[in-house]
Amino acid sequence: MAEGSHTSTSDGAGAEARERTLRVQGRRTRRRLSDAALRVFAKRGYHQTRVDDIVRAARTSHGTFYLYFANKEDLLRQLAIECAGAIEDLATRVPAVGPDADGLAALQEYLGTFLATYGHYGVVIRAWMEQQVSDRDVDRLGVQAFTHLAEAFAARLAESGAPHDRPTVAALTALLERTTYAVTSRDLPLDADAALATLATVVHRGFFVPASV
Amino acid sequence: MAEGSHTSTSDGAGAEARERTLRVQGRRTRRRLSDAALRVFAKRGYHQTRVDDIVRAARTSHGTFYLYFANKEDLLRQLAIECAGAIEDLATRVPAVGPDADGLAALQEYLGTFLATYGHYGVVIRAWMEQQVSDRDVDRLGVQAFTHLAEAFAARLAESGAPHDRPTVAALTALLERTTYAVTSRDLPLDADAALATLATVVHRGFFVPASV
Amino acid sequence: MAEGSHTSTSDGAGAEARERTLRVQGRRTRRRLSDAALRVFAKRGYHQTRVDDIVRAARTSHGTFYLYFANKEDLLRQLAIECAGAIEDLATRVPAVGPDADGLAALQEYLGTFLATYGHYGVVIRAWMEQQVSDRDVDRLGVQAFTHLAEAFAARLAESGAPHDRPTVAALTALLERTTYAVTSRDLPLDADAALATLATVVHRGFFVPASV
Amino acid sequence: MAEGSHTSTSDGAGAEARERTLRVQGRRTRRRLSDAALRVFAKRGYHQTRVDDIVRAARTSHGTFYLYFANKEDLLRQLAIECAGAIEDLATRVPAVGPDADGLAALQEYLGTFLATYGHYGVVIRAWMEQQVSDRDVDRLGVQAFTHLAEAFAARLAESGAPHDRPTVAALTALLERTTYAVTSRDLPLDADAALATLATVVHRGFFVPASV
DNA sequence: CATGAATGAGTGTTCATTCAT
DNA sequence: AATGAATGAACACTCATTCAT
Repeated sequence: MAEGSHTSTSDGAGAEARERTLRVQGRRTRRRLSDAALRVFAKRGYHQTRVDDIVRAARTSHGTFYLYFANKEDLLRQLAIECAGAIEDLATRVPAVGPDADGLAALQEYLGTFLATYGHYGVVIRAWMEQQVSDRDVDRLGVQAFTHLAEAFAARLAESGAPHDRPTVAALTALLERTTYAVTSRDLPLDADAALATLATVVHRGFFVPASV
Repeated sequence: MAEGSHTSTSDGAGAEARERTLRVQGRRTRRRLSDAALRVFAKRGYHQTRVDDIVRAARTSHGTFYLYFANKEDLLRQLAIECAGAIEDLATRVPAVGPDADGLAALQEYLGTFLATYGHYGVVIRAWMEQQVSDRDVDRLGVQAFTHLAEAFAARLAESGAPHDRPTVAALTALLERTTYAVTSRDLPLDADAALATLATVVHRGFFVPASV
Repeated sequence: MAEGSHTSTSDGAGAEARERTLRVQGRRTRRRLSDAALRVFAKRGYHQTRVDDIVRAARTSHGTFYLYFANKEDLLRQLAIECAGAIEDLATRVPAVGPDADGLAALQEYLGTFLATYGHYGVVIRAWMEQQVSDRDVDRLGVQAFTHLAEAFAARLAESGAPHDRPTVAALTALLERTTYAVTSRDLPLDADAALATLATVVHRGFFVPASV
Repeated sequence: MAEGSHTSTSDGAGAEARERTLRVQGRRTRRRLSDAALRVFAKRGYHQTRVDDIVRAARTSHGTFYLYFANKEDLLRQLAIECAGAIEDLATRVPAVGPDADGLAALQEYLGTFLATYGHYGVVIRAWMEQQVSDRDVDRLGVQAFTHLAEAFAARLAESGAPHDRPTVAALTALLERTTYAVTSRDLPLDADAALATLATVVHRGFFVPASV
């Protein structure tokens, strides 16, 4: 608060902002802000982003921002919750991947969604990894989501008769994450489609249908 | 935040601060500052770190800081140069990795150094990836170093008769990076030694001596 | 902090600002700020006063203010401590008041200091009464000081053979407080000297030498 | 704080809001707002109180508030007018206070109403003293009311054959005010009834029936 | 009459950087 | 070479007030 406070712990005004039940217009405005934030975060990075940047991108005012979010961190928290949902969704959709061309196609399509989602929520995910989201509960949500995703991969790998031990799955997810990062965060959009095709092939051959030596 | 104010790009006072030839005491003070910075960066992250934090950790004063560095970014730049050297060093040391226990041991020892180095310079590397180091030349140094490292891995993989195409090397380095990150940046010190042993085994089996299906 | 906090609870930076040991220049600057604050508070009232007002009155900068005080409330707290000291001082100086002209003179002189002190710290005292000073310990200091003052009055009244029960003392201090308030806070400086003389006479006759009916 | 922005002095929309003739529901809503304001003011103090606090306490909306009051200050002004009326009322009811038990009883009953009224309008009265009510006319109302009250006391003291010079009356009213303040504003509800009895006794003995020495 | 979303000027606070000693 | 006091631009956040519904 101006008058000697500007408090920003995760409660207080935060709760107030979160708990108010919104009508149509309110929900629309909040969406506009979230979306704008995601865009600006992606461009400038979370820490470099000013509330003013978000507000301008959303074509609204400072005051309006604080009508929906207690502060920048609260916004990140809300985005994180959204993101967790998206990841959980990804986890339920990992397709069965056969050793043939159909398997590759299925994989490629899935990885398309995967890349898109990861690209969309990239900053949030990184913020999570860098522990910027200080809310314990939300943190747990993230851990859960990523665990489920790993489990889903493991299950599909098992179905394919491929190695699916922890380290292998770790290597797979590491690869996916790093690729997404390379494709999305760098300005160099090194032909996302080509990258996708390559990635799909690599994962197909390297993880689902390991070539006999 | 004041982060953007008083910006002074790599020229001006920066040059002055860097080019001054230092005596023994001067060099010692600068080292103290660099070391402190690395420690604090690791704990808080680059952006969250205040010059004040560094100065306090180094038990010196604000004024002194600006005697050795043109500004916070200049410090990061100097650390990046150091880091590039360390990575280049790592690149020259990738050992030959045989399929037997000796190979595993050699690999494990190397990965130990690798983890240590990556752990030490973790923040700098991430800052690099997030394009915080705006100096073109220094950026190039980084790209070079990482390229050399990848080439060294590729060469050793080739020697072992293992797959060493770009994607495989990409997967390998992705795995190494992610593991280091997990081991060092998270507070969970999940027994670095055990992690090291596991990692070595995984890499040995998964990349250097792929099991025949 | 700018970066998403603006925390202002009574600890944290507050402690930092308070505990730093100051040199001559530092102490001088802090004094300049305290004095300026007291002046501006008196003119505008605590809540209406902006940090900017204080800073301008002290001919220094915003940043400097926060070098010495964690925030506006911390400043009030420090002034409160000072004020408590002044009141304690007043308590030790309540003179013996004889029934004659000398007694009146002694009383008048004392009330002069009393009015001056109360005038000086008026805002702080009122802030105390309105519970703006949220620090428990400092609050206690105030209660103590005022208690001591009341006890000192009671003792002198007793010496004079005048009634000195709690309510009488309460009436006496109430009268003093209200008068000070009237004399100092209102812009109407209804001739402070005359007011002082009247007050002294009233208190002398009404409390120390009650006329026989 | 935004406290000074959008100021609109007693004219303009203010007049509009005040002059509109209200129906039953309108009057009820306005009362709800006034009452809520008084309650919240008492708890937080005038300056700390946000329009939002009042509105929430009155279970209505921001928009509605500005339907009845031009702004926060206008609300205070309306309360002040109400309060002036109450004080005038108190002035007409100061009872004759005889030297016996009946006198004491009459006094005590009156002081009960007095305390209640002062407790109810405490914040308004203090706001008056601190010159927060900037409307000249309303200010005059206050001065008048308090003058009448003092005159009424003086008259009753005269009737009782007790001293009733200005300073004595000043001491009496000071005592009453301070006591009210102590009883009402402090959280310490030191048994209002007991306090009342004590106060009545003190005033009776000390002002109406001064003990012969 | 009533509502709650929107606004933005105003204010508190931070922190990179400079400078006198 | 070192210090720590000073600076002020940049930001986060608030809240009185307006307005479309």
